[in-house]
Amino acid sequence: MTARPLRSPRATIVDVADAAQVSRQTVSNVLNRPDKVAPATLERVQREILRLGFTPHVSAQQLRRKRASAVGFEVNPLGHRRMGHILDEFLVELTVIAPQHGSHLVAFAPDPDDVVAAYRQILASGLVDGFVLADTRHTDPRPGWLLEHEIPFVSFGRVWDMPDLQCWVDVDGRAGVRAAVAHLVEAGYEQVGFLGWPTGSPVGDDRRAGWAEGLHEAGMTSPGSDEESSAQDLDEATAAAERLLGRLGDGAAIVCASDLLALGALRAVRNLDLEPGRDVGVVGFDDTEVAAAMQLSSVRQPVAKAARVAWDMLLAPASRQLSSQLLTPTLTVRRTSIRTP
Amino acid sequence: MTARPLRSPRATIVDVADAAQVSRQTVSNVLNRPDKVAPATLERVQREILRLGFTPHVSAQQLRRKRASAVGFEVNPLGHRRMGHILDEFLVELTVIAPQHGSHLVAFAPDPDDVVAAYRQILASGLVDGFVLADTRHTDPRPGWLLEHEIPFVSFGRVWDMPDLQCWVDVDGRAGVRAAVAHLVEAGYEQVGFLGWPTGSPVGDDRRAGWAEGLHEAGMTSPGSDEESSAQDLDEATAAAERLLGRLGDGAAIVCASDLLALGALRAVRNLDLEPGRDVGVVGFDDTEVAAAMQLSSVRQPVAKAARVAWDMLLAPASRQLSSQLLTPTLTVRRTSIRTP
DNA sequence: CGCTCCAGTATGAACGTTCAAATCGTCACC
DNA sequence: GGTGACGATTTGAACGTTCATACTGGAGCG
Repeated sequence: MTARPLRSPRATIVDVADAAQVSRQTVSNVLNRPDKVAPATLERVQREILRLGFTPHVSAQQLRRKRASAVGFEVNPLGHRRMGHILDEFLVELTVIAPQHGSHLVAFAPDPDDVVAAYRQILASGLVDGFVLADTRHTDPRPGWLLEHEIPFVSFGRVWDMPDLQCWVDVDGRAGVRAAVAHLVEAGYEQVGFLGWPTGSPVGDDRRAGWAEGLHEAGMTSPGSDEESSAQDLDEATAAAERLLGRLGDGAAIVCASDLLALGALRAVRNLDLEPGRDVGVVGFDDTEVAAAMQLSSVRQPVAKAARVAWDMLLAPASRQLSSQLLTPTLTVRRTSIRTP
Repeated sequence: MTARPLRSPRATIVDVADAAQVSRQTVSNVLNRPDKVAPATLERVQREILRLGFTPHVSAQQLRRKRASAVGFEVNPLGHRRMGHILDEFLVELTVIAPQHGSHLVAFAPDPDDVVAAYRQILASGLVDGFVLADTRHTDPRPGWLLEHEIPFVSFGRVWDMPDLQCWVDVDGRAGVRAAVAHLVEAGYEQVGFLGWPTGSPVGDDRRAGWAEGLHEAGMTSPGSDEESSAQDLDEATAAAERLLGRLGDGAAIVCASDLLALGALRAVRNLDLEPGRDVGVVGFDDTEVAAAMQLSSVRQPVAKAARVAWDMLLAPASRQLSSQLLTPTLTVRRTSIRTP
């Protein structure tokens, strides 16, 4: 016997109940509290569920349970530019893991003029019962609003405005850069410079701090002239890297706050007729496709892990709330940080 | 008076009805068939809706209407690698437009071993009533299954196995490459070679055909030695481009089937101590962030437009089904295709 | 006047599920 | 042999909405 076509009216819990000669509630129990059902009954009902291809109707469950078992995730066309691929990857990982928690992900795109309104709307409509935030900015209105209304949420990325908030996961960029420095020293480069963004951005300053710490741990001191900064722009980055290279000696390496900056560094290296890796070490940050394409060593954020942690925090009962977590990124080593030719 | 906190029990349609001294159904009509409601009543009810901050409960609507007003969109960790940023952008654009159609987007990630099962599951659960497919491959099981079960869907990307299927939107890569050739000729390059993927992939062959057509339209003939192919790998692409450049004369340009291949071409150009743009024209495909970073001219897919068309096709009644559409991409001109220094 | 017709509004039922409480039989215990 | 207690199962109600239908009062008309 073939499975019933999906066009025909879906099998409901009552159909299963009739077929298995039990009541609705028993079928419901088979699915939700199997321990409460006698083994023989359990087996019989499960067989009918399989035979009829029954799948519970989520809307009905949401309505009755007063809970959507879904979280909202904001996407917006600008996120791409700012965060590169990371957010998309994060969305995918959230989605992959969602079913393990009996949940699913609803994507939504707010009106830029009133971001909070979109959150209120989608929550009030009962489509979701919490949110995963990403790309939190300074003076971001969202965390405050969500807290005020006691709406469950987790942020991917520190909530910089609220230092003691315990509901974020982030990647320890500082540790990542520190590891990059250690790696470069280990690889034999004699100096390690830093190409970052202008001071003022929390993320950028964090990464810069990682570089300083890395130097310190390696027993190196910074002469102060081994650092440059540039906006997230290739030409500017190239120029900054050229200035930096002019001040660094032979056998130096550059750690960069982003892959784009690193790309500028690579250009600068080539402009001096040097070979990345062999002559000058370069490490980027984020391990974007650019990095893969250019054989650029880069610090990789553990996005899948971040997604897992986000779910765990979101589902942790308010009673024993988990504390925020800083995940350690890993270094993907490619040619640009290998000194032997 | 401040808005009632969201924690307190949501306002339901009955609350509004009581407040406005009408019945449930009238409130429902105000929202769904305002023309059927007396002006005075309409105004009064709308005021109460606003005052109470009432938002219909989507699950209840879905349950009663027997329709989810939502579409599923498959994401998976591999899509990134294969399609670059395009799919993520497409997802965002779909999400942005969804509310205009009273819909929303549900993301889901199938088990790679049984992709169709995920589609069946999410449909049977009533979470969605249709799908937007992307990244359709040869011998893709999804379109056949969806058709067989008469499940509404639209594909972003031709369904190559089913030539006369009328439910896809795609980008006319051929036209894009043709335009790139025309642009390069216009810019003064005297020969235009092609760096593509090995024959056999429908997308790649389509782009190659666009190149041939472009040459033809420009009144140029292909000597047969002005074409090379490489897998989607930087080193291989670089080598292929070097071979190609060796055969092309001065003042030549290369059109590439992807930005990665173009990146290889750029490297090859620089390896010959030539300057991209000034000495050799290079155009890529997809206008990825790599292209932007490298100042690489590239063919850009009209992703937002594709998303709009996808929605229109999905919502078109089966009676007057829309025919599949090929959208024309645009060329983003950057330095690598400008001949004057 | 009595009839239909209609716009506007109201009522009962239904969508598919789970919660809360009730029922039923069995078994242990004093 | 009555009394709980407990495990397994069933029953009624409810979640918030919309469909189908019924009602209401006034206008139009012969």
